[in-house]
Amino acid sequence: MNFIEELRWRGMIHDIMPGTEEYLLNEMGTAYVGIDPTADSLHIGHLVGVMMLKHFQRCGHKPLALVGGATGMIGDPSGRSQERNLMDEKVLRHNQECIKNQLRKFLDFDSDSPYKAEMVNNYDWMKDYTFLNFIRDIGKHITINYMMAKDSVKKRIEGEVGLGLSFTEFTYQLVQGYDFLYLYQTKNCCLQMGGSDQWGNITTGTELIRRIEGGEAFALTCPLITKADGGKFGKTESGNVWLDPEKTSPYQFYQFWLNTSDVDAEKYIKIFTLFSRDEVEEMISRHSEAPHLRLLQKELARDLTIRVHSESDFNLAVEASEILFGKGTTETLKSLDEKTLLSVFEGVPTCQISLSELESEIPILEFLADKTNIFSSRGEARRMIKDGGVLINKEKANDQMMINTGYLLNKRYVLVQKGKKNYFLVIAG
RNA sequence: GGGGAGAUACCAGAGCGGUCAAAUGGGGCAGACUGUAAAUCUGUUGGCGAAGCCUUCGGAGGUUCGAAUCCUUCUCUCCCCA
Repeated sequence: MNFIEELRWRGMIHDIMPGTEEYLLNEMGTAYVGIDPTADSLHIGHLVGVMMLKHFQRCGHKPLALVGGATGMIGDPSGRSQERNLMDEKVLRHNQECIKNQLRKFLDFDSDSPYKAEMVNNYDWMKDYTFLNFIRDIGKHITINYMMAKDSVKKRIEGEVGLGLSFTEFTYQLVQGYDFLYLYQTKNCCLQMGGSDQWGNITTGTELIRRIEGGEAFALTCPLITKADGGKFGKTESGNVWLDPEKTSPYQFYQFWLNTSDVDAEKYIKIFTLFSRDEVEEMISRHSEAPHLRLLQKELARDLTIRVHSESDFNLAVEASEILFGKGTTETLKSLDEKTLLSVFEGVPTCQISLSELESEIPILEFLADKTNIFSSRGEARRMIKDGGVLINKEKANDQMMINTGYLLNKRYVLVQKGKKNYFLVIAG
């Protein structure tokens, strides 16, 4: 399989340095993608880089995942209007470990194959590199003029914001460039990939390799993932979509993908799944024949939920979705046994309420606002009830209702729905 | 250092003595339509309530029957000249 061709039809190439394709056609290549360990889990935004590595490996090349322990301490000024807070080493180490475990799900790190993936951490080679040595060995070879010409730097110097950037941030590209040089020297790594915002940083690396080693190295970037409606990709009302099931439950994860728009689904299925070109084209044409079946969204959600979590997590998510969004009625809700009910609502926000209060009835507004904080004020709850946006156990609420033990499912739970997609499980105890 | 402009709800931005809980647009949320899509349309967007009341227009004082609106002062932002 030709890696470049593969990425090309998937719409994953934004910029590519001339010669890259030839390099990969002639030999088993080695490439890396950098990941900043800013949290103890990857989120789906990181998945793009991971998928690039995955395809790379599938095409018979050797992928390196670089965890940016050192660069993470500095903070990349690219696309950032303000300097980032520095992270301390202990937190970074912890984050690196967690990320490493997540990457195992995507890349083969363990086989004996020549193209098994490796994980490296730039902290390992940067931590003992003294400032003096660094500026002498590396800084010597790159001019300030070159560094200042980068967009990320220019924007911060001349931009309307005009905040300037610290020396630390300015140095970032040099540190990242050195990573590339180091991997070139020690692992024969000739290609760095990343998001389109990384182009400038990557080319500093290829430049260093040219000047210091007289070697040739390549760059490949992938377009920024966008949403058709202009919103940021990978965000929900509750923030990032994480791979860590503790942060984003498999159900929420599944729902995120299921909810993508038609336009985006076509794009995403190419980027985030491993379906072949024929399979994807087949799915797209079937989808356009019967769009209401949402085949693309379902395939996308299924594939990712299984790969990131597991088959059984996927099944539970589907089951939960069917109960929540399907023909589910109060009757089906009532018929669920406690175990099923809890597994369906795994990952749905819960709140506690005391059973004794319920025994003496609570006005619904008080129940929704004061007791459970599902709404931040009674007025808001009242308004939404008036709009018909509040459902108790799948039945429309009115603002005179009294909530009592009669509403309890399995003698313990009340299902509150705020709008079509937001569920809350109130637990009496 | 000199001169000028400004600070209004999530954001942008009207209001410039009472009719202002504050126009309008965007965003958010909800409803209808659909396919848990997009587009569109409608409603809603300070708090507590039945009316009504309470707290908001950078901070602190003051004038007035009455202030987002006038005065004083403080803080911060922007622009122009040196």
